[in-house]
Amino acid sequence: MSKTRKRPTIRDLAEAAGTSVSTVSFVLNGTWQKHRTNPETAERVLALAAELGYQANQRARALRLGRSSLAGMIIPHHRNRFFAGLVENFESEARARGLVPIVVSTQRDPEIERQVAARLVMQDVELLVVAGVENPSSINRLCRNKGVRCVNVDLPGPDAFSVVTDNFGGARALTRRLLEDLAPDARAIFLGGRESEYATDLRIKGFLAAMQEKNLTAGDGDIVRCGYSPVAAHKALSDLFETPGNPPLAMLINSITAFEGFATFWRDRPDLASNVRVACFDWDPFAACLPVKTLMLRQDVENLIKVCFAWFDGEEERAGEISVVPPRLIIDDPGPEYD
Amino acid sequence: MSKTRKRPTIRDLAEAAGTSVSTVSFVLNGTWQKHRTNPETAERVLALAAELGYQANQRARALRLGRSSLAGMIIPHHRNRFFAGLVENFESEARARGLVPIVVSTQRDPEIERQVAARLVMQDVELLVVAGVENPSSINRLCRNKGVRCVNVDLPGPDAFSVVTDNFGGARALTRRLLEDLAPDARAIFLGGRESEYATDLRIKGFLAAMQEKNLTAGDGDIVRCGYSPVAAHKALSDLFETPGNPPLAMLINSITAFEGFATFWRDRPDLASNVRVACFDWDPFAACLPVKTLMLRQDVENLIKVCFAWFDGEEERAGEISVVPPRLIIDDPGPEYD
DNA sequence: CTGAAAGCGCTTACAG
DNA sequence: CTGAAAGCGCTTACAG
Repeated sequence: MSKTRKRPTIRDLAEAAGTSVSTVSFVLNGTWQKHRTNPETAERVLALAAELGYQANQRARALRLGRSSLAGMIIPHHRNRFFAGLVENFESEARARGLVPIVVSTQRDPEIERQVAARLVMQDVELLVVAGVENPSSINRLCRNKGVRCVNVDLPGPDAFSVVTDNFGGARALTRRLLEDLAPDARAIFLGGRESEYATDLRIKGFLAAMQEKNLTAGDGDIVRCGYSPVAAHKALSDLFETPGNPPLAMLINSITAFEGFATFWRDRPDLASNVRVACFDWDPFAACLPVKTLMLRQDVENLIKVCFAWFDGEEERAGEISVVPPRLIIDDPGPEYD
Repeated sequence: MSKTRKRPTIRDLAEAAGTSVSTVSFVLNGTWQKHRTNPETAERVLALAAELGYQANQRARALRLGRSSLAGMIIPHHRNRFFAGLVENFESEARARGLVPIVVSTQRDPEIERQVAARLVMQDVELLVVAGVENPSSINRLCRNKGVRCVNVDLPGPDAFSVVTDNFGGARALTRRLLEDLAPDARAIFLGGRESEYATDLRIKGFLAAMQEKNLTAGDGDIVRCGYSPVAAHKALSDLFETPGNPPLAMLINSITAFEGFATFWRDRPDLASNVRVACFDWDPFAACLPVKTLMLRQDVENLIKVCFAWFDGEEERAGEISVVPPRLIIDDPGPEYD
């Protein structure tokens, strides 16, 4: 068992086939017809390549050709269906173009974001999709300096093309449904997200717009930007519901992670949480099974990624432009069939 | 705005610094002391590198050095916490070693598995972690031929080192708890997984061992290998509970995706499903919030990956060896704090 | 202390 | 129709 026997190179093939490196290269790249190579030679080379299990060294090829065949993606983490969906679609689109997908997560740590972006750029990825980072602009600019094509998902900036979910429209549609049969003076709140965040800001605007339509106004403390963590959301809910007074009867929850906080709160205090109507700007199959009236929204990950690659396939820069993709409301969707 | 200006090379640096390519290389690699380079020169080079934003071309470096700085991982998909956890730990261990992580999913499609493995090998990944494929051996052998170090997760084979969860022990522990207060003649079933699958087989053995301890036996139709899809599990449950006779009072569910089928069944037919006790060989935060008495098990993704890298760091082959990592039972675990 | 040179494995313009 | 040669951007043994 010759362990780790050295891989055959193009030179080995040439020697074995009794021809030149150039000719082998032509054959392997399918350009031999153009070079009027003897078909017999071509056949011999191909057979030998198969026999020896020849695989071209991608780094040598990339070095010579000046491209890497790598496509990078940056996400905060893998723990929810939104990012999982983005990743899976990214992978398949990249593969369809002969690119190897490299997906890295940052845990929303700006330091890791920086480091990871630099590393992907060092690898000369031919495309970088950026989703859910602190500040896309610094990454966008890094890419521009190094000649890497970069696109932002759901987080626009002036320095790159961006594709976003219709956050305003989605939140408004969710809120409309949420308020449909509610008493006219019922309290409704918005929960989750951080200060001055693009998507959150728009979702709040959509929430308020739908409130407006019903002549409702959001009071102090009705917009609860408690962050994304389940624990923080749980705590915010404890505060809201355990304080005597006017508990909310409806809420729009800003993300599936914040919704997780609601789920644990509901489990712990069904007495307090069972009467509230809930809508969530995201979808999860288990969350959809909780016995609380929950309206969910599924971002259209497939189209989000499709638009990224359409931009990539076209050669235009379009920095600062934003392409908006509508999300879908989930009422009782069984979800796709999979393993 | 000079778009895509060519990146500076080591030669550019050498010219700008008025020194040779060799010296620049020494300086950049921190080996200049060893070569007794003039400290002033070193400083000049470093300053220039920073100023020009020099980044070494990783492909050239890799070609010369014969290594890629890439670490690959193959998983079926990203849609549950088990794989998400494996991925996140893989990424951070890889990063800690200066490797760029490349994670690709296959949707459990053998054709994609083959293609993806071949591509990673072509990229000369220095390590390949294989989790949840149809047949690891063909990938293991491919890697061995090409000199790529390859390790299997939860799916052992004779052709590589493997690290697995204690499937037998975990299933037995879950089943023991499941049966604790159950009537002596109650029916308990096992749900999910496929025929002749390593992990499933062991979990069934664990299930049966715990049954044995209580002098219970599993009858025909009590081991339901309906696959992993939520829809299939849902259907299997319909058949089980809607058939008149002896509905199960307890079940061990083989994976979180099959559990998803239980969740939807429970939502649709709470009358039938609410009395059953459930344990699941996997964990999900929302699933843990369902108002059904559910006992969950969390595989120790952190240690699973740690063992992979420990093997990688050591240089031994250890083909065919199996390292067993115990899982943890989740009774009421809030999970880690995160965004 | 410094630099010229070989070579990693490819691709392709160029000369025959 | 075929092959020798240059060159992609690095690293490092070697000669001075």
